[in-house]
Amino acid sequence: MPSRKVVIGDVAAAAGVSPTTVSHALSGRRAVSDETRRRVLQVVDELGYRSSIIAQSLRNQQTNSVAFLVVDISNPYYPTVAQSVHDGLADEGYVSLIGITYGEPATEEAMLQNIVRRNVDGVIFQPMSLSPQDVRRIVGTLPLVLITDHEGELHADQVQTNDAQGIAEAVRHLGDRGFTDVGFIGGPDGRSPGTVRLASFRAAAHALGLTVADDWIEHVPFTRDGGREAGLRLLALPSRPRAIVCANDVIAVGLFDAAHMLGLDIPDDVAVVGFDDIEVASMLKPRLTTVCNPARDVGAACVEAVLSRIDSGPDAPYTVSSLPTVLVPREST
Amino acid sequence: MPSRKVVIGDVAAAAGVSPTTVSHALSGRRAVSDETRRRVLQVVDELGYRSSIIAQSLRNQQTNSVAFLVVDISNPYYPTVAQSVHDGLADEGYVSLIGITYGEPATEEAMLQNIVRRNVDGVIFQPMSLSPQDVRRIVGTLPLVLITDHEGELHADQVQTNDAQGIAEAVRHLGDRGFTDVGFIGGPDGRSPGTVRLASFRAAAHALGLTVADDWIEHVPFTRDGGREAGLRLLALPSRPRAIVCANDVIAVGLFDAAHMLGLDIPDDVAVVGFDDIEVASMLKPRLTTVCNPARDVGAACVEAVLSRIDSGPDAPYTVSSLPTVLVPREST
DNA sequence: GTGAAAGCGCTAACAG
DNA sequence: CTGTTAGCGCTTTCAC
Repeated sequence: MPSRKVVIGDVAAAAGVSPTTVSHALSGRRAVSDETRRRVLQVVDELGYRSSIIAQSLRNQQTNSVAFLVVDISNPYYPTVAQSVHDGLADEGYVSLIGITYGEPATEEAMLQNIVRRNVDGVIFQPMSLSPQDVRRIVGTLPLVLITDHEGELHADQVQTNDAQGIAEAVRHLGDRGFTDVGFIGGPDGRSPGTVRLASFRAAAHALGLTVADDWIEHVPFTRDGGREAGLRLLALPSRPRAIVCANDVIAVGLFDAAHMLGLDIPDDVAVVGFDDIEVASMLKPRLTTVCNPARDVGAACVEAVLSRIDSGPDAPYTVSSLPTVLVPREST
Repeated sequence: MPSRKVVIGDVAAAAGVSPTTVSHALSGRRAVSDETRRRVLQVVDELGYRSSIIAQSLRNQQTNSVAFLVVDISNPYYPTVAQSVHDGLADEGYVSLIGITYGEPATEEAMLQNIVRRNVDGVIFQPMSLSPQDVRRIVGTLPLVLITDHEGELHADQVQTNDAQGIAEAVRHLGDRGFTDVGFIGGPDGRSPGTVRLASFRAAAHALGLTVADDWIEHVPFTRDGGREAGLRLLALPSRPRAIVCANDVIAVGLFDAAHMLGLDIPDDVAVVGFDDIEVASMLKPRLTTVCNPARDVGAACVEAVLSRIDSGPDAPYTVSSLPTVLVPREST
């Protein structure tokens, strides 16, 4: 049982060289004679020496870690993004610090402060309550990638999806299939990304001359429960929409629940369109027509953005990468 | 635009005190006069000073971080565990380092080495390829919680679920409903947790005198594709089982796909039981009868185990917490 | 109640 | 090709 943790000095002593030489034998940043390297490596192995990344971080001012702060991972969309981020970072030798904010302003701020104090090399953050300015103020010049559809002056590199495009396609698809009365179940009022999706929906419906009664628009949390409750209200209306677009797939699942409870058939009594194309979409019966939100690509874009920002430094102009969304027609319409 | 990162010395200089006093004014570990504290706090605020957790970690030999290493998060079971772990750790002021190993021995080893070098305060690890001894050898005396049903000598605190219990209940349930011919779609051969679940299935079926033909047992990956392929083979058999137990819900989804492709009705042509009770289970049509695997409780148990190990030190006896699983009967049987 | 000095473990000048 | 020295930013003795 080795008593104390073995440090670089122990290796140096045992190999009869200086700590500097041990360091260089391991990092290769300075030439070391073959004989010396061999001896050092052997001692390292015998003693089971593992260099302290903490000490290296303090010295080098970089931690090889990136924080990934996300609103929620109970929605299956996010684990996919997280996985893609994790894998992309791991490939480049970075470790992922993950934080779930639940969209709480206090939590968002506290987690950002904490990860700044941890000297992470970069941050990938999906803001819900904090504005881009707020976030930038907190993280200073740290490489920062925001997952948001925020418009206006840029305060960070941004990754977003072109939701309007997919929604427009979905509405057109409904029109093509002869649905003229359409409703929408959106996220919490005034919050991204629900707002953009609702606005796109209204615009597309208007352009096609479809009917959207005022009480055919619902605002609920992005949850199955939310979808069910909104669905029960919408489907009980004396004059109800014949097709409903949901701001995400999880809401659509709730709407399926509601239709089932009311004995209504999908798509004969009411057609349903989702958003995200999470795995579940193709498990439902009927399979859910939905707009594919490319989770893996979003993750990859975030990684690319944060890594190139780490490379380029804080002065390069901010970039925004906007990923396409596309309709996946299935049997719920 | 503040040029350089502000450090404790800057605060000390501006407040006209020593770094020692600043440190104590902030940590409260030593008495500081009210007047001094007030001045220090004000300067901290003006300068936007944030102490470096990296430097503190090096000095204090603790990082307030815990690593969570898991096989895969594309199976929806794991995000739930991860969330529970994250929340539990965050409550106690710990940050989560998450790693996805994909069950690769090399990745498992590399990630463990890396997080040891990062001086995490504890590790929660779901081993797939490495044995508990191997893991213990790698992490030394670090607090370690293993998510595994491994039997035999303990090398770490362990969290496991009583899968046998739930499976037995499921088989009994099938017997009660009059199914006498039963099959099983399990995970990869010889790997946990598939092995335990299969063994429990065999034992329970045998005890009840149910028929289990040799070719009614399939070994596939824990994926939807795996379930579909096994399902297609099983359901095409000249003499096929009337009920099939799946080693997890994702496999069951694949089996649903297969039944659908073959025009077979669930449960009239074939009954299906899953394992885990992930959210999707109740979204399928018919809703899936399954064994509830308490993901949140597993996460909470891991957090509790790792925290109390951090408290108690390496010499306290290892604990194992075994969580119950229970059948959730729905319409697929 | 406060400060000076040492040191956590490592790497990069600088010097030979 | 190798070693000595200093210092990353912090906390904690030890001393007053």
